[in-house]
Amino acid sequence: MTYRPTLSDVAKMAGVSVATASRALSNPDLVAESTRTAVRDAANSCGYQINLVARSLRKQRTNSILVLIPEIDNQFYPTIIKGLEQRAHNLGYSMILGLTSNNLLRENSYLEIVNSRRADGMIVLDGGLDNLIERGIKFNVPTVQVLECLGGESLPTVRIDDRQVAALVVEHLVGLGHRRIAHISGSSNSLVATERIAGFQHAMAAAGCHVHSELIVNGGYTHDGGAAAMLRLLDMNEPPTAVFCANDASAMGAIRACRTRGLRVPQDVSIVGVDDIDEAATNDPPLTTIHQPRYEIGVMAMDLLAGLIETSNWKQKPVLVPINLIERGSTAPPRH
Amino acid sequence: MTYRPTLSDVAKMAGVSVATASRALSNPDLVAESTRTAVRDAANSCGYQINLVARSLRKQRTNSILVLIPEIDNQFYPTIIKGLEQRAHNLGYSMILGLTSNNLLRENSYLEIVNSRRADGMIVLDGGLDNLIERGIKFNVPTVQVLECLGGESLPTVRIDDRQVAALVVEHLVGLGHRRIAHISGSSNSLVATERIAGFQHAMAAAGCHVHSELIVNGGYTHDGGAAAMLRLLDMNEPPTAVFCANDASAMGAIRACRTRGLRVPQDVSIVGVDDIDEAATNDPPLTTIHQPRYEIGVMAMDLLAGLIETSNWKQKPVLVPINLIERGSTAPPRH
DNA sequence: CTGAAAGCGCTTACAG
DNA sequence: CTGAAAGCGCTTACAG
Repeated sequence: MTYRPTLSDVAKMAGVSVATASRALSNPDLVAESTRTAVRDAANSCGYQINLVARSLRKQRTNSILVLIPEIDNQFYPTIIKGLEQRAHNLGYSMILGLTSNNLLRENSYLEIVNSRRADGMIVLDGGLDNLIERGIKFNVPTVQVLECLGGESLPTVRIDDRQVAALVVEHLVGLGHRRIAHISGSSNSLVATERIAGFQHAMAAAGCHVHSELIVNGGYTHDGGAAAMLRLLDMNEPPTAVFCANDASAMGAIRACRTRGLRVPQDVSIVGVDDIDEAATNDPPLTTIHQPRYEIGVMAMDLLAGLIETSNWKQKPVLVPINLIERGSTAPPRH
Repeated sequence: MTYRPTLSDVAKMAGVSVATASRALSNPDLVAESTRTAVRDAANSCGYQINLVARSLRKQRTNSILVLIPEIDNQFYPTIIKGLEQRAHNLGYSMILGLTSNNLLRENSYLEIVNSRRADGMIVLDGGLDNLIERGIKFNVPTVQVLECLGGESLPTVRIDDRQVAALVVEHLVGLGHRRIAHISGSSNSLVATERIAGFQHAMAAAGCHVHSELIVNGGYTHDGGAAAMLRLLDMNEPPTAVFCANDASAMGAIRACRTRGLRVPQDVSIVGVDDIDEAATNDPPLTTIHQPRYEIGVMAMDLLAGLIETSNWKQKPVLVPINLIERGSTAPPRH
């Protein structure tokens, strides 16, 4: 470990005070050109690197932000993280990434980090964190919630309109001629899931289609859950001709289940997903789905948080990210 | 923004000095039981939270580490990140995540972070960073390189034996009866790719199989690159009966290419990948591949770095993570 | 344009 | 077991 020169060393070398050395390096306009170059030369010659921890203590700013997500080893979150990271980097922030696994202990210990001022704010994608959001408010750390928004309107929010998700899907399927449409929903403790259920019921009613309650089955957002839910739907006396799945993973599971029963997608059953993960396009058949612009969601969330940190106020309305339905090969008109 | 109590406030409330308050909270054994409880009560009653930035400045330790990866929105890195994060969290470190996109500007600006002592060390999964590794050494920041290791033996390393990868694959295919085996390699500027090529040639020679140079084609680690490479192989006068692909993505591309030529996998051509990403198991056909324990790689890298930060020395040998071949449905004996 | 001084909020030898 | 003091390495009013 070699000796690390400090600002005071640089100042001595350049023959100025530390105050002037600081200004020359961090606020060049404030000093004369000659001192500016003298200080810079001194800094370069000794390999000076600012100590950001010291600056942070003095300025009461860490320039880092905490991002809390439930899991990373799936197809959904990484692209959001990419958007978050790239925007953070462009804005001069570092991103501390915390994986919670929806685990209370982890959530709490990450909350302590942010409460201990190691980060200037946080972005929460982990909807399971009622308690966390509550505490986040309590300590007044700038916080943005994304997609799964249990904090409701009380917190700055970036999300999509989950009722519109359902509306777009129903519109597409009804447009193809389907009337008997089922919904494989997400986990019941998820706000997003209940919104999509409500949106589904509303859109079906608006289209004049009746929704038997047994046509809504929980698929838990997973491949296997979707497959199991699909089998239950196929076991009904009058199975649906089309299924709106709450995400792509459960939609792919549903397709697999259809195959095991000898049914073809889309000829015998139409299947729609939500998310538009990469696999949706390469799936066999390619999946008709709702596209969520995940990268942009990350970018917008980071922008919102950065603004919040600077100004500490926000226009009390959620940022709604636009979505659209992508028609691929898993939907078709019903058989006669 | 409400007022945040400091240690000095707590000390006043408890009627002790800040020194004693600090000890009571951070080093309880050093104070009398009565003062310990008095200080703790005071801290609780005013909602004291330590300022970690101040502690960091004093202790010259940030308890955070920088992780540099080239990309995150694929199937490979997220599970490694999960291993890194969970181990870091258990060891009391925060993980700053930097995505470089193999972009020199980004790499350099992240290097500045670590050089500015915002992190105690770094883990580099981005093999493109000759210059970065060089500078990392120069400033003597504890650094661990993972998988794509351009720093060679000069830096602490966690990786797999890429020659063994090739050996396992060749052994499997030769065992099935294949003699004319091709290799769809990775990007030519990747050390991992050249090691796998060398390992392939060596293993083939050891098995008494001749390798025409045109049987080694660059697939760039991508789905499309793998498909294009496969088409070139199939256009040969005497196409291979089996192909060792440098990763799963290019293997899946190769399978797709076979289909477009009306060839079945594994009946007409055997295909082997490397990585064992999630999709490998659900692919059609399920992919025979080399399993890399990505989660464990992350854990081991973080352990190595933490040890390095504590003791600043390491046993000069790379940590080689064990691998194994998983036989699935994309390989079979050659046709007669 | 520049410097002396205070201070960000902790921890840790050093004395007692 | 406890306190006074120094100090980690910066930045920023305040004077001049």
